[in-house]
Amino acid sequence: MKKNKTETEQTIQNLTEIARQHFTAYGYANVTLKDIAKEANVTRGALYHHFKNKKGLFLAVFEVVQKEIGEYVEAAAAQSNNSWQQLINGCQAYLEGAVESHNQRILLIDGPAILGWDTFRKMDEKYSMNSLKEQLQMMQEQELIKPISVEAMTHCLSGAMNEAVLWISDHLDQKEVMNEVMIVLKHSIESFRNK
Amino acid sequence: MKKNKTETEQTIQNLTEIARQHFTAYGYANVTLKDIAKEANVTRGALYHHFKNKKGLFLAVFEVVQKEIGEYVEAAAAQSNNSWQQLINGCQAYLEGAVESHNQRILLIDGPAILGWDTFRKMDEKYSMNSLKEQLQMMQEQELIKPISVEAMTHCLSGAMNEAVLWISDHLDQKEVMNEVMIVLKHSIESFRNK
DNA sequence: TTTACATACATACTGAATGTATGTTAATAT
DNA sequence: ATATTAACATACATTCAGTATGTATGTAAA
Repeated sequence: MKKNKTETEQTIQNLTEIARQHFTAYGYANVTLKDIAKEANVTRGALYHHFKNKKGLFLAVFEVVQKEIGEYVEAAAAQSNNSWQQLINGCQAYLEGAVESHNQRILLIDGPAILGWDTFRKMDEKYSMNSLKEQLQMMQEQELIKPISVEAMTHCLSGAMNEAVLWISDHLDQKEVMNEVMIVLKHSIESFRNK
Repeated sequence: MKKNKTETEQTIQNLTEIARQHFTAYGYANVTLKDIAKEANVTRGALYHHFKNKKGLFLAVFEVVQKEIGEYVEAAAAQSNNSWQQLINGCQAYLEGAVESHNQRILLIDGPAILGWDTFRKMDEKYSMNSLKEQLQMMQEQELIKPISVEAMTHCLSGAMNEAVLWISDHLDQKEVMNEVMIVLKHSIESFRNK
C-alpha cells in the first residue's frame, strides 16, 4: 500500500488543509482527529503516521498560516522605498491579512494556548514579528528613530496590532474600524521619530 | 451531609483557590478536576455541584484574578490627581500586577482560548479595559487628547500592554525591561496629546 | 530476480479525563 | 415532626487521544 511521493505529499497536504478548516471553524479543543481523518478519507493511523500528535498537526497548520501572512506583509512593505511608509504598509497589511483570512483563532487565540507561550513566541519572532523588528532596527541605525529599545517598540506594536485584529474582526464595518486603528498606530509610530 | 453556609462557602473558596494554583502552574489543559478535588479533600461530585463544569471553574478563577488586578490598577491611578499621571500610573500598575502575580497564563493565554474570545472580551472590558477606556474618554472630553477613536486607542494600548506583560515575564531583569516598555508607552500616550 | 527493508497506511485496544445520573445524609423551612 | 432541599459521594457512560500491532506495497541492493 505504499504510495509514491506525490501521492503521499497529497495526503499530508489534504490533512493539513482540512485540519486548518476545522481549527479555524471550531477551535482546537472542539476538533477531533477522527473527523479530520474521515474527511480526508484516511484513518487516524495515517494521521499519526505523518504527524506526531494533535499538537503536531496544529503546529503544521499554524506554520502555514504564519508564513502566509508573513509573506503578505513583506510584499506590502516592499511596495515603497520610504522607510516610514514601509513600516505603515507592513502594519496595515498585517491587520488586513490577519483579519480577512479568519485566521485569528489559530494565530492569536489557540496558538499561544496550545503551543505554549515560548514556542509561540519563537514562531512569532521567526515569521511576523521579526520583519517588524528588523525594520525598526534599520530605521534606528539610520537615526530616523529615537534611541528607544527596539525590542520594546516591537512588542508593543505587535501586541497592539494583535489585539486590534481581534477587535476589528468582530465588527461589521471592518474598513472603518481598521482605519481608526491605523490612525492610532500612525500616531504611536510617529512618536518614535527622531526630531 | 448538608453543611451550614460558612462551611459551604469555605468549600467553594478552597476549590477556587486550589484551582487557581493548578491553572497557574500547569495551564488549563494539563489540570484535572480529580487532582483539584483531591487536594481540597472533596470528590469531583462536590466540584460539579458548585461549578457547572471545568470551564465554569476556570471562569470563576479568571474573574477573581481580573478583579484583583483591576483593583490594583484603580488604586494606583487614584494616587495622582493629574489625568496624565493617572493614566501612566494605571498602565504601570497593570504591568506590575499582571507580571508579578504570575497570572499571565490564566489571564492572557488560557483565558481567550478557553472562554472564547467574546466572553473573554466582555470580561476584559468589564474589569481591566474599562477603566482605561473611561480615563481616555474623560481626557478627550476635557480636550486633553486629540479627537481620535477612544475605542481604538484603548484596544491598542491594552494589546500593547498584554503583549508586554508576556514579554517581560520571561526576562530575569524584569524591572529593566518594564522600564523600557513604559518609555514606549509614554511616547505613544504622548502622541495622543492635544497640542 | 529475489530478498531485505522501509514506507504508508488500517485496525484494535488502552487509558485518562470529563460529564451525568443517582444515592445518601444532614440542615432548614413549614 | 416532617417534608424538602442543599451538599456532597459514588458509580457509570462517553469521548478522545495515543499506542501497539498488522499488512500491503514500493524500493534498493545482492
